Amino acid sequence: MTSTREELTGEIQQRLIRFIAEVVLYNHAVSGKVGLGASDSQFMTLLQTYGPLTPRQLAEHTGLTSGTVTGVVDRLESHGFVTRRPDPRDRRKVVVTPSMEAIQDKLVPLYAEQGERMHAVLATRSVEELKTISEFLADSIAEADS
Amino acid sequence: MTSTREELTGEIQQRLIRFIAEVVLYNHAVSGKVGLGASDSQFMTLLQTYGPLTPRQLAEHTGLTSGTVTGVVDRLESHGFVTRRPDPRDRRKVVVTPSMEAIQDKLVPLYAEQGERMHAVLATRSVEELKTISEFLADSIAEADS
DNA sequence: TCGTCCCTTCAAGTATCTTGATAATCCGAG
DNA sequence: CTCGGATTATCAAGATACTTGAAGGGACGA
Repeated sequence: MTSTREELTGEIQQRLIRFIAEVVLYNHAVSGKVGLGASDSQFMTLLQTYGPLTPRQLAEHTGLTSGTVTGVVDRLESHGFVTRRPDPRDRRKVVVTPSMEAIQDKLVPLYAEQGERMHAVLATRSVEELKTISEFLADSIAEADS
Repeated sequence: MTSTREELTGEIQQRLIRFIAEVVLYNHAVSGKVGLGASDSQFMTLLQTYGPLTPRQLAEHTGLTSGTVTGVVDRLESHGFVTRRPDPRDRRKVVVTPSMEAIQDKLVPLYAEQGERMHAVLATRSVEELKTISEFLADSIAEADS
C-alpha cells in the first residue's frame, strides 16, 4: 500500500505520464479524422488556448517561418476552422480567430466519447474530492504558464 | 464560489482541456527539438505506453499504411530510438522495441523542467489530497483503456 | 521621407505518405 | 506431406504535403 508522500508523488507522476500519453494519442487520431495535419492541429490548440493571434505570434509560438504560417492559415481558413480579419489598430497585421462554430460542429462531437468517460469518473467522486482535483489542475496550469 | 457537484465537474472539464492543451504543445515542442516528426513521436508514445509492438500493430493503432510504418521505424532505428528484432515464434513478424537508453538520454532531460514544476505543485498537497489525485488518474486511465 | 515591421507570394527543395509489387513465412485443407 | 491461401514486412516509385528562403507591397512611426 503506497502511503508516504514520496511514494504517492512518484505514483502520480507515472500515472500522469500514462494519462497524457492516452490523451495525446486520442488527440492525434481525432485530428486525422478531420483532415488536420500536425501543424494545423497545433495551431488550433494554440488559438483555443491563447485566443486570437496574429501570424507573427503563431510563428513565434511554433518556430515556423512566416511563409509556412500563411500556408497553414490558408488551409485552416479554407476548411472554415479560422477566420482572418485585419487589425483595425495596425492595418499591417492580421488577426486569426478560431471559428467557434466550426469547432463546435466538427471537433467537439469527436471528443464526446472522451468527455463522457471523464464525466463517469467524476460522478463517483465526492464534492470534497472534486475540489481537490480542480485546485490541483488550476495550480498545474498556473505553473505551466510561468 | 463554485461548490455544487455540477459546477465543479464543469470546472474540472474546462481546466482539464486547458491542461492537456499545454501538455500537447509542450510535447510538440520537445519532439521538434529531437528531430522527431508527428508520426515518429506518436510511435514513441505508443511504444512507451503499450510496450514492444510489431509494425502491423503500429499500423493498426495509427491508421498508417504498412509501407509508411516501415519508413517511420527506419527513421527511429537510425536515430537509435528503437531496435528491430525478429519474432522467434513467428519469423514473418518483427518486434519493434523502444530503446530505454536513448529515451533516458535524449528524451527524459527535455521533460525535466515539466517534471520539476509538477513536483512543486504536488509538494503543496496533503497526503490525503495526493491519494485523491492519484486515484482519480488511475480511474481515468482505466476508463480510457476500455 | 526613410527605415522598419508585417503579411503574402512564389519557386525550389525536403519530408512524408500511398500504392502496388515482392519475398518470406505460417497455417490449414486435402 | 504438400499445396495454396493468407499474413507479414519490405521496397520502389509516384503523388502529396510541408518547409524554407527570397522578394515584394502595404502600413506604421520617427
